[in-house]
Amino acid sequence: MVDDRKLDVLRAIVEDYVATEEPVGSKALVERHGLGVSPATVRNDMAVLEEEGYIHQPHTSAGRVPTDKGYRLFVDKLATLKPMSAAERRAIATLLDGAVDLDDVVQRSVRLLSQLTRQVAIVQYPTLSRSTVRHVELVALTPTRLMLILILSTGRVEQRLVELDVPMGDADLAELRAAVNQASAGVQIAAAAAALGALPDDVRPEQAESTRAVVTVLADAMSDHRSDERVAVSGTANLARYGDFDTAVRPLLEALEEHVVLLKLLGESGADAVTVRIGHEGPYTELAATSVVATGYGPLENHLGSLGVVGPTRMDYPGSMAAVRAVARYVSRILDEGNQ
Amino acid sequence: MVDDRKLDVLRAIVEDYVATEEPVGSKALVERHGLGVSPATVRNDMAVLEEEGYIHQPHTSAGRVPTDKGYRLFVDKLATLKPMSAAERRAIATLLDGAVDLDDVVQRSVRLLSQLTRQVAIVQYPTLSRSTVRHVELVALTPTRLMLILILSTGRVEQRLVELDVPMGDADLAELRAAVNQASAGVQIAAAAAALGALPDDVRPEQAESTRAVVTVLADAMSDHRSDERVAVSGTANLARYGDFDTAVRPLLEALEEHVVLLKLLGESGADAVTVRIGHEGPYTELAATSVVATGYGPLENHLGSLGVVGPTRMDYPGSMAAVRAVARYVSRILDEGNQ
DNA sequence: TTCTGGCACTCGTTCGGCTGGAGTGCCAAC
DNA sequence: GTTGGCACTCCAGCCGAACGAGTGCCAGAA
Repeated sequence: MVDDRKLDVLRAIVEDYVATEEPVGSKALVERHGLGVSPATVRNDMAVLEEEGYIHQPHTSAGRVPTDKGYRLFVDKLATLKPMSAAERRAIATLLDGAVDLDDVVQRSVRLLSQLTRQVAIVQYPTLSRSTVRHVELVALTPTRLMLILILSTGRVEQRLVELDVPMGDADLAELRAAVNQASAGVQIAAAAAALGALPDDVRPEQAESTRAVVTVLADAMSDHRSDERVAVSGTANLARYGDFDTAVRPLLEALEEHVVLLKLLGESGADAVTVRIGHEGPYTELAATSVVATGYGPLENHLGSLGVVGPTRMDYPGSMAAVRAVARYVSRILDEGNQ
Repeated sequence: MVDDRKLDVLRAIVEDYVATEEPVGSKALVERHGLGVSPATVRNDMAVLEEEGYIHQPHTSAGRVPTDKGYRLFVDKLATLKPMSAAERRAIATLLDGAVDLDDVVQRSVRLLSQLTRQVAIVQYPTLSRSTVRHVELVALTPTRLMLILILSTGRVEQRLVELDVPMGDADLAELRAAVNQASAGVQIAAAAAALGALPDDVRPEQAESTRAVVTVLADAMSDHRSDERVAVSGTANLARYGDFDTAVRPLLEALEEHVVLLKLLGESGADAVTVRIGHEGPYTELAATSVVATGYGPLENHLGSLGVVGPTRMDYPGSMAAVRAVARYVSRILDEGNQ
């Protein structure tokens, strides 16, 4: 049976272990936290907690270390998010408000998050797939060479070059531009790509070929999900604080190189819930020693991407969760403003 | 006096030490390389090399380790670049040819370079300051809201939003677009920013205010050297191979977070020469244990940026130099093609 | 029933001393 | 100038003892 005091003991063990990185014993525990009972009592509680699988003893005469299951209970029942200090809130606001474009928002966020948590931070670039087309611009660099510029509702801009077989005059270009925007502006990109397909049939035959070329490239750019896989990473130097190089740091460093892996780690976090994945709960056995604290961002009904921090299971969960949530909220707000 | 055989001995020491990470003794040396002399002779040579400061003995009864000065001599006199294998050349070509835009070129390059050298690779994004304006596009999102799109010769695209106090009609917009392009197309961005300043005086008074707003933002975007400081980094996981965490890995990880530091490390490498900076030769005392192999890229007369690898002084210089040079050449060629 | 103090026990860590071996410097001989 | 021999140095690794933090259990108190 796990009563309130045992939970207190678990909380104390987690907090101490996170702070010191050393197994914590009964005596040190009652000294550092005012538990109001004797070490012997705590020992009894510890024996029960160990039996239940929440803590673990590296060897017979050592203190206790939380297990993944112990961290899980800690996070679910015990962790009250540390509120951000006023100074931290101000720092977040001023830093992110200074961003000039989308890339800048992402880069500032990831940096900020790693500094706040002193962990490795990851921010996924806003996904294209749920955004709508704001505008398509066609620029004639030469009569047979067009630059296509695709502006999306998230603020992302994609550009592509198209070579035409037949030169295109200004009037034709204006007509094509109007037609393309007519078909796609305000539409989600997947639908827009489809809608564009019908265009070449509606224009004069002599321009059909050029239109087809333009439409093909545009549709390609719209269904190009490369940027869905883009992530920004910051704070790798924070890994240096952790001992245990081979089991904890090296696999994580390797994972950080693989953006696909990172995206899977971030997972499909709900927009308003901070999810915590502890050690073996994650999809990669090599990362059994690392935890992920993540959440989605974007307007409530429209999940644009995820952000979070990764670190050893032995991490400051309340602090990380609070920081992740705070940054996600600010990012959502800023993206929403830029989009109104 | 340092004769040919002593240079051979130095070369052998460097090669063995790089391969094994352990001080190398006289006996192992003659066995592994066919030096054709006895260990005693090698010992005599080593004594001289040590006196001259090219190698160093960690303690009395240990083998020898090259000093920074030793590596320097090795690089200057002894290192013949390892030619890239045909397979490697092909890999470079196919990988980089598949890039769809500028960001993609940079990201593929940095990844490639880190894989080729198994080191940490750094690629600076092409600097804006030497590029010219290819085209400026103005898009009316609403009558009082313009999106400015600045297309540069390197393929970089910058976008900015401008709010107008007075609505602008299509005709006025076309006129402004023409005027802006007239003033800036083909001109280096610094000069273009200056040229734009005179524009508001030349338009009808009722549009002067809007023109001023547009011009201000454009000039700002042109003189915004943020992207000059952007770098891509890849291969940090390769650091895991090195022991010596505190002296070598940690400071480097920290430096990798600071892009300004990285740029200083890459330095102003000439476009056609691979420069090598060994240990203490660099500007940062904390990075005394790391070396940098870098070069510039871009068309011959026009240095666009630098790329290179960083790693411990104990690195494979010939291999790294060859890879850096090869990648820089391919990148230059690709940027040149996209620009013709 | 629950908590507490006491006590014997376990076991990892630390430290000193020892040894083996790799490597050196020097010297005499070739 | 090169070589083989030899005495010397000193690090790395191993072993055993002492140490101490921490435990489990038990009998007695609340």
